[in-house]
Amino acid sequence: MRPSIKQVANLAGVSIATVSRLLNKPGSVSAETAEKIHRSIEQLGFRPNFTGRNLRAGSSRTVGVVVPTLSNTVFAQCLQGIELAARELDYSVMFTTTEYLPEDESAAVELLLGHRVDGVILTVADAGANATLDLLEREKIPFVLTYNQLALSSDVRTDRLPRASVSVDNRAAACDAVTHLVKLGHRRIQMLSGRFNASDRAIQRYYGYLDAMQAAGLEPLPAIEVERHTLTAAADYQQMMANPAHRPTALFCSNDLLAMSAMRDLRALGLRVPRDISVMGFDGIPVGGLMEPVLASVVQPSEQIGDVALRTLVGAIERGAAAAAAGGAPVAAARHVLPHTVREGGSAAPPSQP
Amino acid sequence: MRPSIKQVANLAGVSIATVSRLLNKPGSVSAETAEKIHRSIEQLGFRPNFTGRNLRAGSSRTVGVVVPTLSNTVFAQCLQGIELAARELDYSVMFTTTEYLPEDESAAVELLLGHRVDGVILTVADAGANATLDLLEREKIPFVLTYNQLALSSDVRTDRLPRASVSVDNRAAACDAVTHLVKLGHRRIQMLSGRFNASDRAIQRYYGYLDAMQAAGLEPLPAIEVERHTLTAAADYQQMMANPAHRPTALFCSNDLLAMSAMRDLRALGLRVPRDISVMGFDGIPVGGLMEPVLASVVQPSEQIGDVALRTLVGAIERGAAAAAAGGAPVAAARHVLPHTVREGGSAAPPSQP
DNA sequence: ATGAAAGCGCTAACAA
DNA sequence: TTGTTAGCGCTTTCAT
Repeated sequence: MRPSIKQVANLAGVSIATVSRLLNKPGSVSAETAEKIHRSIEQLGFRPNFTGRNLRAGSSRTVGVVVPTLSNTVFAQCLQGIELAARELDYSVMFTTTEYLPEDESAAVELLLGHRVDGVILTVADAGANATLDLLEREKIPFVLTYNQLALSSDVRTDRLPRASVSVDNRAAACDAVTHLVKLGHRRIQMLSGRFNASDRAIQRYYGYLDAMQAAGLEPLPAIEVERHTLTAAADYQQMMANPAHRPTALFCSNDLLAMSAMRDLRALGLRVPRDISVMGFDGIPVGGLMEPVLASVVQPSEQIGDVALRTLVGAIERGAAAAAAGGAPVAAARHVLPHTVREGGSAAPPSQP
Repeated sequence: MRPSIKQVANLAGVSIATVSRLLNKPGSVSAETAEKIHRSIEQLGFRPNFTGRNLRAGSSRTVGVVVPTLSNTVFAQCLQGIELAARELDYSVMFTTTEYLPEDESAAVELLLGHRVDGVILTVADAGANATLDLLEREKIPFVLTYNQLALSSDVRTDRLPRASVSVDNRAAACDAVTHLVKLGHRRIQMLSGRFNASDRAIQRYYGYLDAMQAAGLEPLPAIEVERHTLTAAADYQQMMANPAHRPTALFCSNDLLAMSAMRDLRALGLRVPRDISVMGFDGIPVGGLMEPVLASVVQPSEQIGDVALRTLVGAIERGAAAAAAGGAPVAAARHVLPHTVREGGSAAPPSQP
């Protein structure tokens, strides 16, 4: 077993309380005892055991993070932002993945709660009706949603506090993207989307697509939902692409990975981007900017989303602790909507036959 | 405060020991008490507090992970592999980043040790001489290196146990990549590399480049080291590219992100890949396969690296615990070398002027 | 300025 | 099968 505060105290010839005090508020101990203790710490290679501290203090200075996957750069960047901010604020990060399985969300959170994390940052499939969030709320564990954007309509139950979230305005962002395509002269625009039941963002983005199409007086098409980046399996998609008469002049994809996969598939079909068809993505992942043509997309600031989420969460944790101490009431949560930008790129150009 | 084992015991009318027993080995408690206790647990919404358990047991079922960054897909995939395997084995993951700063490595590990993680998986700048690894060894905390590949020469000190690592054979893989370029007919091949002092892999890969060049009887060139993907800053690179007489016919890059950045820069200079110059990367990140031309690269199985690393680590942790119980000696660590494959791609083609 | 002692939630002897 | 009890490492009154 590693040296404990006790061994340090023994070696220094003081009580464990004094050692503890030195560790916490160094001002409250005399210079010479401090000196002695420091020497003992050095000599023993003592390192405070957070487990003991946490048990006693009832807080762990650790936050839990739950994201669907790390295979999508977007979430990796977000986690990166979280970690950087956490380190700055002296918090640690415990991390889990759900593989887009809603049923794994609660298990993930349960595990984190077992570790007594002080708060949780998560991206869930559907933030509207979500048992995991209800659990968190019931247990009064502060949490912040990332990417999930609470539809206002889901807050009709006014008995409930608004939930904290950090995201872009997915609907408006998608609308901007499609509007960009419209401005380029496209009239037949097809949306390709990840499964709606795995991502409420995808639904919001489809609404944005509808908004833009309607605003332009164009006929919206039903979205084609595809499994994670395997377009070859989508029969309706294949069919649509095979027939030049039905083929859209532009594709709007609910995320960049999908857009890039689509471009690959289009090439396999002998179609060229943007000459034969334009493609626009969503997310603005960095590699999109390295391609030729550059992938047109809506850029969301993923790392910043992580950063803001963490700071918001820590704010809530520390306010919560203060409130608990003061016997106060919980505080209203903030809905952060970060700005998005449209990245124009060579993959979206005017249609060849207007 | 959340309900503890004590409240459960009270409500069920049994002692806390019985509750604990039910939680740990359910067989050792009678069916009816089990029933009563389960009801109480349900009713109170009790969830065992790992902090208490860990403090008592001296182990946390948590592993620490330290990677340079999550901006590079390679590490994100690796972390993904770690998390998946950890979840399967019922371990949790605490995660940190070093931003490629060697001086942050020890701070990161210190923090993890404070949390009493049972073991650590890390990718360090230089595994050959690394104070952090020495610390881990001194503290007898099991650890596994990922991507870092221990040069055999660094193990001359036979008094020390070999360290555990999971990686591809970077040198051989780079050699294969360059050999591929040679076979295509290239004779003037330039290596572009990340900073050697931030990555011992980069050095190994340069050795691989030298091996291939020498084997082919070609004159190797000094590597051009560049800061993370900002080739525009590399004066020697700019100069070399400006002059067609000095320009290499192929570029071998120490990682895919660098290769993709290079391709973008080449386009900006008016050069076309692969017509004017071939480019080959290292890592085999998935997006490389979606580009046009497909990025030729050496594929390393990042997610599998994470998976193997975690399983190796857990093996060491549990063997270590068993050995400690039996008073045995530490076990020799394994050096896992996973297979790599060369991905041929349109970015590497025969030179136009042989 | 320092020490003594209680207790955070849990497990593991040891008793019964 | 069940209960009693000590104690993991630490913080925090309450004394001194």
